[in-house]
This record gives sequence, structure tokens and C-alpha cells, in this order.
Amino acid sequence: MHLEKFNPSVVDKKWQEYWDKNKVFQASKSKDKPKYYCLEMFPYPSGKIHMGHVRNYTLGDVIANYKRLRGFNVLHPMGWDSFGMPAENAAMQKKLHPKDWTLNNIETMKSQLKLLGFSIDWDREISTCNDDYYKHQQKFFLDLLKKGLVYKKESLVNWDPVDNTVLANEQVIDGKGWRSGAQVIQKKLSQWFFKITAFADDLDASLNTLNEWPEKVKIMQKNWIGKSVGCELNFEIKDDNKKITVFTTRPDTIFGASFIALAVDHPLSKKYENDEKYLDFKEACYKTGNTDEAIAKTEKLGFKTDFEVLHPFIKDKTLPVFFSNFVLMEYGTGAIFGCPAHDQRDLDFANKYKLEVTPVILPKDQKASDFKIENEAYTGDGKIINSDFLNNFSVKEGKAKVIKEIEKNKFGTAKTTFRLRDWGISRQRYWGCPIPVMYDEKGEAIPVPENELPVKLPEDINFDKPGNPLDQHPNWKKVKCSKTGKELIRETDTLDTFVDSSWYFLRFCSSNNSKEGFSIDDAKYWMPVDQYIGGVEHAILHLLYSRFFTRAITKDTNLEIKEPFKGLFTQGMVCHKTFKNEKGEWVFPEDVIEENGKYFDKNSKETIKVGPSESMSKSKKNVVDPQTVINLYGADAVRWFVLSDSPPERDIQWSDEGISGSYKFIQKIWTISEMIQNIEEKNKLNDEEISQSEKLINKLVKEITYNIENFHFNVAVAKFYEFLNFLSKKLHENKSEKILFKKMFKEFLVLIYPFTPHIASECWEKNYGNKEIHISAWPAYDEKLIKEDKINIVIQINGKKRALLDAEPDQSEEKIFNECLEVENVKNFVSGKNIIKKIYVKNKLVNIVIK
RNA sequence: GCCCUCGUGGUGGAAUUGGUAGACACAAAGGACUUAAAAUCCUUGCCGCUUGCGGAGUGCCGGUUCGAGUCCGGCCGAGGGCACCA
Repeated sequence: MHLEKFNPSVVDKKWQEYWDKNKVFQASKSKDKPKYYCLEMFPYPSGKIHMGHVRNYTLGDVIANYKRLRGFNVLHPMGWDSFGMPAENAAMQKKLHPKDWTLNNIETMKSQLKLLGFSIDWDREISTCNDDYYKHQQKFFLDLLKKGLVYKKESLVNWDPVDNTVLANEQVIDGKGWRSGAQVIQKKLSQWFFKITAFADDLDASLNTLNEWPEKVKIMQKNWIGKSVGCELNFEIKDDNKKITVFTTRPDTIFGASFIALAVDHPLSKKYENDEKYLDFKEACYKTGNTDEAIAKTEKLGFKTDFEVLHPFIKDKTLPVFFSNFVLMEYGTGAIFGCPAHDQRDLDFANKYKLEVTPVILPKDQKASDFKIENEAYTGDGKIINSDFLNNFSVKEGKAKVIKEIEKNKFGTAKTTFRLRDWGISRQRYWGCPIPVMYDEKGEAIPVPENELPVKLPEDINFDKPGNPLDQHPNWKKVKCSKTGKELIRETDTLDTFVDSSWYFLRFCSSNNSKEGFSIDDAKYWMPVDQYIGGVEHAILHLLYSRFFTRAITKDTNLEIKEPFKGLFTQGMVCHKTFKNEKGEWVFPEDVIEENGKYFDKNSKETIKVGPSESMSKSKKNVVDPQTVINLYGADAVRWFVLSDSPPERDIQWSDEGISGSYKFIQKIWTISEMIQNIEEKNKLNDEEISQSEKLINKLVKEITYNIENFHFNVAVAKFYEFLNFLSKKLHENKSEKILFKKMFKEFLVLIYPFTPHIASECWEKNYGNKEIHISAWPAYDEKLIKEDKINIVIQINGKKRALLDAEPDQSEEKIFNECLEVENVKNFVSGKNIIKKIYVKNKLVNIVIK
């Protein structure tokens, strides 16, 4: 019998065209069926799709296909997060207009996604850089302004004094600008903020309702929001009637306080504004950078002032006051008290400036006389010591007690605060959504009237001059007020691109609605997203911003939505070996060949050093182009590979062996399909053969269902291998009447369709004569048919496996024990010893404890 | 530095609630078929002893338990995030 090989390049195309033409994956407009909203994080159109995209969208596609087969009306859309910095960089480097560069990339990437056969409803495609998307966003901005959730304040940015431009954190390398190499300084600009802190308590509390989110993401968000009860505490300045207000979350350590640290631009700095030493210090602080990481890592510096403050609870005790580089005016009150014994940062500072270190918390199991703090602060719980009225309390009790005392004496007030800061949304860049605001001659902000939206980006811009092209534009920012006729100036800052991605999931519900961002009817039906899938790198910012923005824009409307994402799944990255040539330059894997375990450059024949497997990135060149692989092996093999072996939440290693293994498996499905098509099934099966067939297929249905529901796609893959290997073996035995091949294979095809839809559809059509596998029903299974009539019971002696017992299920404990004691090896162990305990786990295990 | 996660054979990994560690796959070695190759199929796969059995064993050290890859404490290593990359 001659079998034709499966040819993916022909078959993939055939089905992709069929699905497209018949709009098979279009979400139904009618809202009578139960809905399922499956969403993967939309891509930034950076050029071509990468393996990370392939993995992300394959995971989502399995779910979308599966839910369709289970009878849901599935919304599985795709769009483009198409505003952002890389487009501006491309504009400067390649002299391309950001819009042309972006639209080009979208076209390429869309065609690549189509090659993978994803079941996407392309009629709902959106792109955030289109004004029919961002005009709604501008409306939301104005809504939020009305609701009092937007405001302006001064804040620091990374300023490159040579390029005269604001730099992103990633563009600052070792404190220097990435292009100019100039020392970056902190500059104050007046910027727009969303008042995310107004929702801090709710964002924190309702994490508990998200029971389909990974625990680790919820913990990260909780820590990020950082709700803590503390207090504001006033320190009187000696010989002055002013006071310094500090905020602290550790008022219980007040008796260990040994200094006060102020932000360099704290109001008290006025006294030093002509002091050259202070000004030098201030400049040095401004070089530190304003990321948490930079502040945590740089050496703690202080500038001692002449101020001294009085300790509120210790008579005549005074504390020195420093300006410092680790306290920022933007957080809290811009002032803290330092308790070196119980805060590492304070301890480093105290050791540097030779300040007192008084321990006030004694760890459990330690004697006060032995307890010393040298280079490591103690931040744990314990018993309070050296603290007057707080002695012997725990940290928690001490906090409550001291706050009471502080309030009683009017030294300060209890305060719940959050680590979370308001969301700065102003960006001094061109390729983003314009902020719909104008300014009059006094600098007063005037919202753009809604009927004048959208404020469109001008297209005639150039990047030759440094700075924001919108600001440089000859006339774009000049505008006449439609009410007063006054000359006004447009806001030239654009919105942070995180705003674009904070509501796109709502837009998908009503993507063709030109009047509003989304309609309440649509959102009522489709929201929340049932399953959201994306990279864990978005665990905090994107997800938290989306949770906030959804709350903010639906607040006080007829449909208040709190949580946009019911289920969340965070996938791992795609990794690949790294290659370097003799000069230490990165080399693309496709240019490397292997001979006898050694690696060479295909072109130059240089020896290649193989590095560890790392997350695929363009800079390290350890990337594999999905399109090349699809051309070679077909869409199903690529999909199968990214689902195989590694669990979806973990990193996956790309390997050439792996993909060719997947290709072989796809071919094997085809071979078996052809064989089954050609066998004649005789109706001669006896009861046992039928029940064996039923058992196997029911078991497969159960296992695949369970593993899809629980995102164990790699295990589902293993179960498919097992099952197909079994079919193959039976077919090769050449006794076709042994099992129900046709029935079993038919169910197998439905089960595997979500994973590899092209070959499943093709085999289905060939064997069963129609194209409709995509509307067949997910098979059910019967627990009764799966049940084994013989089971293996493990016999342990003192917790170690010593024998197995073949037994009927559900027997009495006593009977099982007696049978165990008859087993040869058990006899050997037990003889001459006393049995002191017997444990029985039903139908599973017996443990006999002997002595 | 801070927060979070992960660590199992030569490799990727499985083990659903604390109950047979290594399913399934890749690689390797041997074999079958073939003039040959490819493809396909079969076998093997830690250490010790003659099929069976015993021992060690899930990054390291310790604990809880009849029983720990799984729970707890400490350490080591890798990865993600740290508010203007997306």
C-alpha cells in the first residue's frame, strides 16, 4: 500500500482559506448562547512575529477552539498595540515615518499570524494608533477629568541635556544617555496623572475575588499596592517653632530613632539655597536616577544640617537632621526618621555617618545582653525592648499602642497609606495619543470640547531636531477656542501607551461602533474576559492599570465593571542557545552548523562558542524566525512543538530536534488516518474488545478534557502520543477487528482539533466526508466505562515500597491486609518483627510499620 | 537592594489532594526491514549482586509525618518585576 505524505503547505492553505471565506471564527452577534471571551495580550508591531507570540497565541487558540466545541459563543479577537517608542527610534534611524513603519509591520505580522491558522475573528481587528480607536480614549480622558480622576503636578523625568529630550528608564545606561552619552539629570516637569490611588483600597481588597488568577501575580500586586497602617509624626525643631512631619510604617521603633532624613528639595532646604556645598550635594542626588532600583543600589549619602529635632517621647534627646539621596519628596511627606537597628537602609546610613544604633526589637530566643546589631538590621518580629512604655509588646501590639499615644499627645495622626503612587501619563513624544487639552495665555488647562474630538496627530513632522516633534511643529499646537475665539496652545504631550492597552479588551466587544468606545449592551454580554493569556512580565503594571482604568471609566455609569479579567494565565518565555564567534559577537542560530559536537559559522568557518539558553532577544540574536519554520514544517508542527514538553507557565527551550519530532508526529497522524480509511471494520468484536476500546477512548476524553481545563497542554500532548502509539501498534498487528478503529479515531480527531486544526480537519474530511469538524461536539466520557476491574495496591514496609498486590477494587481493609501478609517479599521483611501500625489508603496503598 | 517564581535522569519534562519518582518525548547505544540510505518498527536506559532483590536518589542542609518531588525553616543557583521598553 502506498501512502502519500501529508503536505502542510497545500493543506494549511486550503483550510485557512475555507475558514476565512466562511467566517468560521466570527463571534456571533446574537447574545442568546453562553459566551466565552478568550483574549491574548495584543502584540506591539515591532516587525515580524517572534516565537513568544507563537506560543502565546497557540495557547489561546487551544482554549478558543475547545470552548467553541463545547458550545460557547467565543470571542477571540486580535489587535495591535501600535503606539510606542520603537516607531520613533525607527523614524530616527531609518528615516521612515512612524506611521508607515508601524502599518507595514502590522501587515507583515498579520499575514504571519494567519499562516498559523489561529481561530481569530479578524472582523474585530483594532489598532491603537488609528484615530477611530484613540478618539474614544480621548473621550475617556475627558470623562476622568470630569470625575476628578486626572490632575496635574510637577514630577521628575530623566533629562538628557545634550539631546534636549526626556529619556525612558531603559534609555539611561549607567546614568548616561544611550545616544549622547551625556550624564542624565533629573528635571521637573508639569505632568498629567491618573488618580489610581483613589482606588488603591479597592484594587487591593478585590484581589481576593480573583480566584482564577495565579497566586503569585496577586501577591506581587498586593505588595506593589503596599497597603500599610502607619502614622504621621511631628518632630519639633529645637530653638525654632517649626516642625518636621515624617511618615512611618514602623512607629513601634520610635525609641530606636537616631536621625531624621529629608528629601533634598524638602521645604526646609530654603535655608541652604545659597550654600554651595548643599547645591553640590543636591546636584549629586539628581544624578542618582529616580527608579526604585537605582535608589536602592546607590550608596546612601547625607548632608548634615544645623537643624536638630526633639524626640517626642525621650526628654532632652535630640536627633540630627540630614538631607539624603534616598528620601524623595514625591513619596509621603519627604521626611523619615531613621531607626538603624531595624532597617537596612537606615543602618547603612548610620554606619557611614557614625550615628547611634539602638536595638528596640529583640528576636525570639535571644537574650538582650547577647543581641547586637552590626552590619545587618533585624527586620523581623520580636519583643520590644529599650522603649519605655512599649517594652514587652510585640511589633503589632507596639504599633497600636504607640499610635494611640501619639494621637493622645497630639504628636501626629494614624494614617493608612499605600506604596502605590499615582500614574504619570504624560509623555514628551510624538507617537502616542494626543492629550485633548489646550492652554490659555495664563497656562490654564481647557479641555477640548467633545464634538471637536479626535485631536489628530499631524503627519507632516520631522525628527531632525531634538525634542518632541509635536512641540517643534510650525502650527499644529496653535488653535482657536471655538467658544471664545481666543488663541490657545495645544498640549503637546501624548499619553503613556499603557493607557492604550488599559481598555482594548472593552473595545473588542464593540469594535465597529464609531459613536462610543464600547456599548453597554455589548460589554454586559462579553465582559469580563473569561481567559486572559500573556507574559508574566505584565504581572504588575499592565494588569493593575487595566483594573484601574476599567473601574475609572465605568464608574457612575449604568454598567460598573470592576475586574476586567476573570481568569488569568501567565506563560513562560521561549529560550534558545546563544552563539558567539571568536570576536565575541552574537551569531544567528541559522548561521551555525554542528559537526561532531563542535560548532562553526556556516559562512566564515569560524569556531563558535555555545552559550547558555536565554530568552530569545534580537540583541543576542538567539532568535528563530517562526515563518522559516512554518515554511519547512507547516503550522500544525509548530503549534504542536510550542505545546509539547514544557508546561505553559514555564520557559520553553527551542530546539531543532524538538520541531522535527513534532513534524514526525503530524506525519504519523496522517499515516494512521490513511490506514484507518482503508481498513474494513468487521462487526465481529466481542464484548471484551468493545469494552477495551470504550475504556481507552473514554479515558482519553477524560484526560484531554482535564488537562485542557487545567492548562496542562504538555500532559495532554503526552496522552495523545500514548493513544496514537497504541492505535499504531494495533494497526501494525494487522488484525483490524481487534478494536473500534473508526469510532476511536473520530473522537481522537475532535480532541486534537484545538491543537492542530489543519490536519484534524483534513483527516476528518477524508474519513468522514464533510468539512465540519469545527462544529462537531466535544465528546463526553462515561466514568463507568473507565473503571478498572483489577487494581495494583502498593505494599510499603516502613514507608518503602516492597511489593505490589493485584487486587479487586473496593475490598475491606482487613481482607487486603491479610492478602498482603501472604506476599513472599512481605513475609521476608515481617518475620521475626512486631507490626506496630498498619495504614491503608483505599485502592492505593498499604503501609506496614514494623520494629 | 526590595518583591515574586522556579530548581526532578544525558535533555525537555510527568507524578490532579502528602501515597509506586522518572509517564510521554528528544538524544544515545544495539537490533529488525533494506543492495544501501532515508523512513518505519523493536529493545536498552543510576549503582551493586547471575532473571529477582537490595542500595542511593527530585539544587544543598535540617525539620514535621507511618510516608515528603509535594508541607515548614535556613542556604545556594537561575529567571521575571521595580512605576517612561512593551
